[in-house]
Amino acid sequence: MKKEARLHENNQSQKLNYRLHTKIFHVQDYNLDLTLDSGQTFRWQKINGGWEGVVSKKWVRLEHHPEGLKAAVCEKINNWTWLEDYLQIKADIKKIIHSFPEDEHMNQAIKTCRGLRIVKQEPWECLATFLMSSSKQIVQIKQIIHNLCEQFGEPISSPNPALQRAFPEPTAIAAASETELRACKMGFRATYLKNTAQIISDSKINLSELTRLPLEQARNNLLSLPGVGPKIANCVLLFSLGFMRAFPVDVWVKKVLQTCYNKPETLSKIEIEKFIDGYFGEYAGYAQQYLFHFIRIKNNRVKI
DNA sequence: ACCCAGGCAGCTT
DNA sequence: AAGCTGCATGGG
Repeated sequence: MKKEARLHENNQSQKLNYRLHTKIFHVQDYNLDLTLDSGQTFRWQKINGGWEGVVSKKWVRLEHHPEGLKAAVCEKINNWTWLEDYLQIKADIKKIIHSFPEDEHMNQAIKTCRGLRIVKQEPWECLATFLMSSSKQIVQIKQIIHNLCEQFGEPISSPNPALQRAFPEPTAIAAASETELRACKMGFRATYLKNTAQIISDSKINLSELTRLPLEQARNNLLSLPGVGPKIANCVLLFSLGFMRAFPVDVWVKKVLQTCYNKPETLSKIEIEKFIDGYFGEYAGYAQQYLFHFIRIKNNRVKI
């Protein structure tokens, strides 16, 4: 398309008065603040008491509602499964929390984080995002992801000027030069992102198909990607592929394991894994997210 | 000025 | 199997 026509189109869309289409999801124990700002996703923005983000290439606004959640998008939707699935509306949160071990730290985390859910992200976005996360603070990850979307994402219709683009496709990232990627402030992570994007766009690994594999096999597939180690692999397994036992251990969770569960640094990785698997149960990764967010609140890294 | 951040890879011990 | 280091960049 000619550049001018495109510019014209963008200017038009900025001025358009979007007609919103809404949907009520009937759900209890769902806290948007805790869920969308707990370090599992990095694009949601709190605006006028609601949260705005992009799911399945669609701008979405979420608000609390007496009966649950109210969602608004700016195109007509007949089937809302994509969003219901993303938000994990049908997840049985009572059952999940009931599966957590009973100890004082877990109990405090449950009390503090009531309504915190793990959403089901799109696998490529989740993988690319956590490739950016290594040795970065959450505010910075958000900034990098924003830059990346602005640079390489396809335009979408959206009333939010800061959410005008979808998350970039693997092909778009693979086609970018390392210099262009570094311009998004991702530093040395650029090579990892580019090379992983190449592998994904070559269909050498199909991320959605990993869902059907046993946990260990799915994890090994992820570990074969450049820049993906145990922590990032577990994040992708937990936050996008539905493996609720996957237990990401970052510096914060390490702190929890040491100070709350008396697991000294000297303990071998295998011993730690054995403890985690035996202690936290079927939804270990979910429990991890509660502990992660809880300790960060306690350390004043997150306001409540 | 200094240390650290939702780590990983490659090398050394 | 564990320990050390470089890697970019920005917050506190």
